[in-house]
Amino acid sequence: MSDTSELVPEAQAAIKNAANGGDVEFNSETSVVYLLRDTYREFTKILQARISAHGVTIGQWYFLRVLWEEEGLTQRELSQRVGMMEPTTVTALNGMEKRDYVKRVRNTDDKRKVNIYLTKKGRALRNVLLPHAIDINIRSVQGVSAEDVETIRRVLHTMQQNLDKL
Amino acid sequence: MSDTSELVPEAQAAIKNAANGGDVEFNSETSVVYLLRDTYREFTKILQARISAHGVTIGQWYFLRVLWEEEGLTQRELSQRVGMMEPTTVTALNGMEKRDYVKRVRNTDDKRKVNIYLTKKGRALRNVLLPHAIDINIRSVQGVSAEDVETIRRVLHTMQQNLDKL
DNA sequence: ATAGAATGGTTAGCATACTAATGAACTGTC
DNA sequence: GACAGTTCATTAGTATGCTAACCATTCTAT
Repeated sequence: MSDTSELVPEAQAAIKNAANGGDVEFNSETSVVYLLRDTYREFTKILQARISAHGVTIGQWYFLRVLWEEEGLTQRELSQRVGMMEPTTVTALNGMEKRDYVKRVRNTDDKRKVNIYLTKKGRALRNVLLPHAIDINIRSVQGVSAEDVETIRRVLHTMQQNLDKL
Repeated sequence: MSDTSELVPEAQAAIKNAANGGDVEFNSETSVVYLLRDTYREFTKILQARISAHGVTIGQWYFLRVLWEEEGLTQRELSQRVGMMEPTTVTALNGMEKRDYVKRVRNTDDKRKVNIYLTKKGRALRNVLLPHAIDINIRSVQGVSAEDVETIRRVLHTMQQNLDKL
């Protein structure tokens, strides 16, 4: 999309206003997205600091989260659950395999597929790491009413659906 | 922090419950953070697709946003405004300099400092790119009441303050 | 039965962002 | 005025995540 005529009326108005030598104005404080970004990044940074103390990187974390719920997924299934592209999954699994958190098992029925299982070591990380995620999650919404948390969840969901259309 | 005694009571309870062979439970749907992450990532992906059509990467975008508001900042000031570490700023500026969006001017009063100015080309990107940011921002909250947007902004701000303490 | 399409995983190469270490310039103190 | 510490920018090295291109295997249609 490079055609400005497809933009929302407010964006077109901004362009028109700027036509006579002025500038398009857009106050970043208006943007919810920058708040999302900063909050998410801050959260990640803190989680990363805690789990790295146990030898797990943030990249591996997302995969462990899924595998703790279900083992034996193929790499493609795992990628979809985690929300990452497949090459990202490959590198993450390489690291996790090297650290002995997971093992790859070639599927005998369909030799294209590889099923991923946790090792004892990888499984044991659950009870060590999850409490930290719980801790940070709970602390992050301290002083926020359950109602407001519900609103956030609902609105973010709507935003995702809106963005899906673009 | 690796000492579980510093965790929030709910997290400690989860550990205790799991002590007799069970597992710590934590439903990821409960977590607001995953919603933040997904929404932010989706937004970024769409913005990236649009601005790359004009030769600007998402990494450069954040710096342009700041420079459109104020030129002549040092790299350190720029880093702080954008919220990135200084080496990240260096690589971003290298790319932007190569593409002739900015120029580095060594400060004569203090030769350690480098002041960053936009070129005509970099300045001209403003009225081309900002409308897209406006467009996506507005579309993303379509169907969401102003009140709910206000709630989101307030809650995310509280969350940031909570996380700052950790 | 086999050619062609589809599927699953991997490799290569790039962009982004970080920490740690380095170098260059300035400031303050004795 | 010299040198110790600070400040600003950069380099080196690592981790994350992407797209595009590539194999190997399996399925499908003729």
